[in-house]
Amino acid sequence: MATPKHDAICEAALELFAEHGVNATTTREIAERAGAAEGTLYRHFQGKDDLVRWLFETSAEQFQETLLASADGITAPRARLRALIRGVFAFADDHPAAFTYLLSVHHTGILQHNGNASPPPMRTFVDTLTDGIEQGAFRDLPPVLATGWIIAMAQRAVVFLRSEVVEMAREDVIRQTVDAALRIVDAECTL
Amino acid sequence: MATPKHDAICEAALELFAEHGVNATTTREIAERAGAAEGTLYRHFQGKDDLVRWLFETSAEQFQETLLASADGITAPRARLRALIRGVFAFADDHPAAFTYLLSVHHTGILQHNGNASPPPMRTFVDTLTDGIEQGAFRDLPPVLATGWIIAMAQRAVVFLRSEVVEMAREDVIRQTVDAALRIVDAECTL
Amino acid sequence: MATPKHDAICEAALELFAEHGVNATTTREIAERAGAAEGTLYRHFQGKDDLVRWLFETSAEQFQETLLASADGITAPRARLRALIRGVFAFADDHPAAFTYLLSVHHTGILQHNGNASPPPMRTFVDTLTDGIEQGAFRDLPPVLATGWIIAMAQRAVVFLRSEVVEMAREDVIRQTVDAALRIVDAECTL
Amino acid sequence: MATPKHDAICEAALELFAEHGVNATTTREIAERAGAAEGTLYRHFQGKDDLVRWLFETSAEQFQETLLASADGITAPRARLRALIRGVFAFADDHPAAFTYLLSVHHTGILQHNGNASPPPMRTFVDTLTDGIEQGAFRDLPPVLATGWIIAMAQRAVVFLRSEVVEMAREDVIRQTVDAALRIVDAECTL
DNA sequence: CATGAATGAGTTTTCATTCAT
DNA sequence: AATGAATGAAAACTCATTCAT
Repeated sequence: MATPKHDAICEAALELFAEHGVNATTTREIAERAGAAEGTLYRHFQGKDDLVRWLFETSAEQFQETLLASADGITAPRARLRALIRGVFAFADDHPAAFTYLLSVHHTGILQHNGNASPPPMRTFVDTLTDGIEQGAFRDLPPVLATGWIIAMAQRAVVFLRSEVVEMAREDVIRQTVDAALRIVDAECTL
Repeated sequence: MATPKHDAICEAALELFAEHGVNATTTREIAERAGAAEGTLYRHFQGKDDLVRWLFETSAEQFQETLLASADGITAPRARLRALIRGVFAFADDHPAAFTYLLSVHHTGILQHNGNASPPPMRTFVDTLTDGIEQGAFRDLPPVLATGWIIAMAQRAVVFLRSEVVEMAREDVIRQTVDAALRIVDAECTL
Repeated sequence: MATPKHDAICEAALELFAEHGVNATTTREIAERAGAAEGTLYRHFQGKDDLVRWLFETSAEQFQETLLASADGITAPRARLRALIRGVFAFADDHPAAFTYLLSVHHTGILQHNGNASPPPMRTFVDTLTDGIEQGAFRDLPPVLATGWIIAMAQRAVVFLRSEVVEMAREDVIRQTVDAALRIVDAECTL
Repeated sequence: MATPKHDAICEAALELFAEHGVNATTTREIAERAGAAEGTLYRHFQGKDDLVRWLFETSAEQFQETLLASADGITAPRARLRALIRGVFAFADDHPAAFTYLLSVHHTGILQHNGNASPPPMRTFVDTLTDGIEQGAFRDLPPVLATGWIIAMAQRAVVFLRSEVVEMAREDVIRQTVDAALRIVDAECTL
């Protein structure tokens, strides 16, 4: 399963999918960048769709792992939420292609989510928010909706960082984003 | 320029692009749904890419118009920001296909934005935020970053509404989203 | 038959056919250059093929007229042949597009010559050569073959003149070509 | 690069291009005659244009080789020129499709010659003529112009032979053409 | 006579996938 | 496992011609 060619193909595909999108990437390009023959892809995956799915699942797992590692041992809702948001930035940093790919694929109809179930990364946020609400740390907001807001904010912040239009320290962007998210949900925060 | 077939093609293309994405939509499908011949598309547009671009620009203009109409005459930063956010929901309601298309295309690499300039809809938010910051109504945040957060939140809220996973009144989702955005930027909101 | 649009279309088509070839010229381009609508072409000609044929015949007639005018009243074979060759250059000068078109079409299979009969311009040369041979002014050569040689030489000389690769006076090129042709056929010319 | 299908496609294309012209030949026809799938053409060439160009260059090289083989070892200008002209006929005989194709493409605008540089076959004639002029064997003519005349004459003679309108022995036509060309350039040929 | 939007058959081109080596 | 030539179905695109105005 973990052949040199296998990994080369995955890496090449992930980069190209992130750069140009899934549909705009040809199997030939993948093979070329991977230094493999066109047919080799089919030794490791049923086809392009299978590769797309596999990369999505793998990336989602990595995302989830990064999140959990980020918030490991932190149980207080506020601190845990802060840690999770920082986890999003950490993942974007460690796996840039996977991060971008995860976003772009989400918008494509390629992957019919296994039912309507939220993917694990979202669940992790939802659970933390639910806990915080129950404990009175967070306001009474629909956890799924609030999770959507926060992840979307973090994604935009990453795009903002990458675009380099504005000169702003990475840590500043992260802190601002974390603070903003907390203001949305924190029960102590009054408007 | 504004022929019946022209409009039919635009409408059909916008719907299909929103439903299945640009790449997954064929010129044949567009023509079929528009009740036109495939060649007709090429009398009005240089090709599929040209159509994609044209629809993007047109949709962006409509978006901008809706925003401006929403906030027309409102100058107080807080009220104006609330109105603009409601404008996003109004646009998603009035032009569902255009709204979805605008999102999906944004993530595709198809459109190389004219430089790095922000599109007009973003500018409108940025200007309002900048005003609010200067007047002390909003806290001192990078306006471009904050705009990104807020638009992303609203988009997610629309997706949330459409997904119908959770039963929640439309107006509630909108109000919650508007409030959440205000908490992010309002100077009075203390944490 | 001779409407302003008619003439504009003919002129535009002749130029474009000469510039890019018949197949590479679209009816739309013709209409555009002629300042007419696409459909107008079909008021005057059955279709593109008809236009091609008509232009060929008209150009061939003009060619023939120029040749006859050039050699008018000259009966001595040598002088008449010289005059006819000069006529080729005169035609190329007066009707550049028609000249080029006549050549290019000849190589295309578009026009199935009416049988194998030589077109009038060739006949004129053939007759002059035949006369000259009978009168002993020219060597005993197959007149059709010799005509082919001479016309081909003149055509190349025109191309040579137009290419402007080498700087050479127009009259010099013509004189050289005429002399060279005479050396081929003249009975007095010994090798 | 030299796959069976590759060669089959080249051969089929060359024949069809010679028979009906480049524009009148479809990729489907080429594939069909070559016994290949249409897509295979695009594994070996970027597109139809690329194929056209490649065949032109290849044919021009073959032409050049035939000419050089014909005149190999012959240095005396008169004898060498005779040999070169016979080389034209030899090429037309050995590679009929390539010969016809070379002519037809030349008149099409498809191939923008690499600058205004003369192709190798012309150069070979030009050099021989230049030598002959310097040695006093040939009269003082512009070598490029004279080359144009001679090649054009030979081409016409080949067309003449192929048309079979007139019954004339192949060798007679060749000898006559060679003699005619010599009369044009030979210094001894007085008029 | 003139127009030009509309047509649709035909053409070129793409690309995921297969298979003999 | 790996290769890469070959495939063919489907896609984008062209353009001579028609026809309602």
